[in-house]
Amino acid sequence: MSLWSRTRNAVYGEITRTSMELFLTRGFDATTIDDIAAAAGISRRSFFRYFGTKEDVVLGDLATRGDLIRQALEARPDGEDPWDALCAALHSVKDAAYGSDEEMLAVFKMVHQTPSLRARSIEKHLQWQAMLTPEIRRRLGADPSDPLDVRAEALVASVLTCLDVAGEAWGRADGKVPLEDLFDAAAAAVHGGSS
Amino acid sequence: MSLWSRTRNAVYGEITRTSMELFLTRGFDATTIDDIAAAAGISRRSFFRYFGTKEDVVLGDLATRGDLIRQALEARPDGEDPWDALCAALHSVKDAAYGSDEEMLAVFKMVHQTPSLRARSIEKHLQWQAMLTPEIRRRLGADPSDPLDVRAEALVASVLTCLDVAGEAWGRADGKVPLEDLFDAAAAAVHGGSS
DNA sequence: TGACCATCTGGCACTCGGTGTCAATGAGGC
DNA sequence: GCCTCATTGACACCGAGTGCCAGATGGTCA
Repeated sequence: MSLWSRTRNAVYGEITRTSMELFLTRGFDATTIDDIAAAAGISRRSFFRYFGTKEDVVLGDLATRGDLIRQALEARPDGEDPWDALCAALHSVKDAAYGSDEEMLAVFKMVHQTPSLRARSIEKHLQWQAMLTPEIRRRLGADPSDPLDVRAEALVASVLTCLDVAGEAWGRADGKVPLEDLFDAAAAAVHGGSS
Repeated sequence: MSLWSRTRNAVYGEITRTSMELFLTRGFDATTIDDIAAAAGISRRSFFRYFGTKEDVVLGDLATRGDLIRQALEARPDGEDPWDALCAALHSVKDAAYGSDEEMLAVFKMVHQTPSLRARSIEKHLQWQAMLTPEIRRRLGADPSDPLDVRAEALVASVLTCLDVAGEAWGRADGKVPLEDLFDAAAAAVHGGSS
């Protein structure tokens, strides 16, 4: 690994750490890009060379996690009910990207309380949806070129919606109940006959 | 009705008409507020006195429609299955806010293709979710102060997600299939044992 | 009719997020 | 040492959105 890559990774981490600290103390909207740049010791312009938007600092690695979920889904047994397979795939991808539970909780609260972050978060879920739908279509035996077969999209989108609802409730409850339990309860309420 | 209200309504309609025409021809992102203001014969500043954001011109009346859906939901029989009641409430609120089907289709496509519009649209759905959840909680007999009971939120959010999926498919299919049919198919795929 | 108040309006300056450009700097390979 | 290329900071620019203020206009009361 060249020096360029190393310094780039270091700066990347420095921006992330500095930004999150500012976000969690001052609040997301109250923190400007200039604040971050000054605190991280870089120029305003360079910030945008590492992150496309301010929201990407918080939600940047969500795209990566979507790929993990897709892999987990494809690893599920072929005959399994698609809904159950989706739930299992989500279960198997624990959030290992956070330093501590308190930090993860604080981030969750911030995302769900900040409109722009909430919107971006849902956009990321739409990306996940696009990543997971083909596999569900295959399992359903749906014609890949039929734009009118909405079953796969509906299943994937609803499971992700359950995850979103569970995440919001988890934040409201200050993490006192495991996120997985909330997700299971949400999924069971929507899709009656499964775990 | 005073002259103030009448002129205000007139200006409101003029901005809406002019904006939509520009959006549908040039595209949403390619149309600036200055373009709209110039075409509508008002000042840039006045535009923001009628609409909080550019997206509100397209999605402004969605909040109103959410209230209609809530009323339709509350009018459903008390013993009805919550999921079916939600679906029926959505069915009963047809989109009467569009001049023609082609225009409605064009607006749908624009919303689903423009990230900022898509995000705002989802935010509006979150508002609907907040409006509809209390009634579903009541029907489920859930404790209103229990933040851990996610069943109602999950049901409402999933139904709205099905509507979103159906809307997207409807746009992809150029409106060749009734939106209601797509919604029913999506809802049936998610919530197995109902129409 | 004239005075008075509320409302609406346009114009200006400003903040903030995000982008294009360009010259300077420093690492990597020859 | 030299050439190339990625990275950087600085500057200018754009568009969305807000705060402020002076002026115009409608509504109301005397």
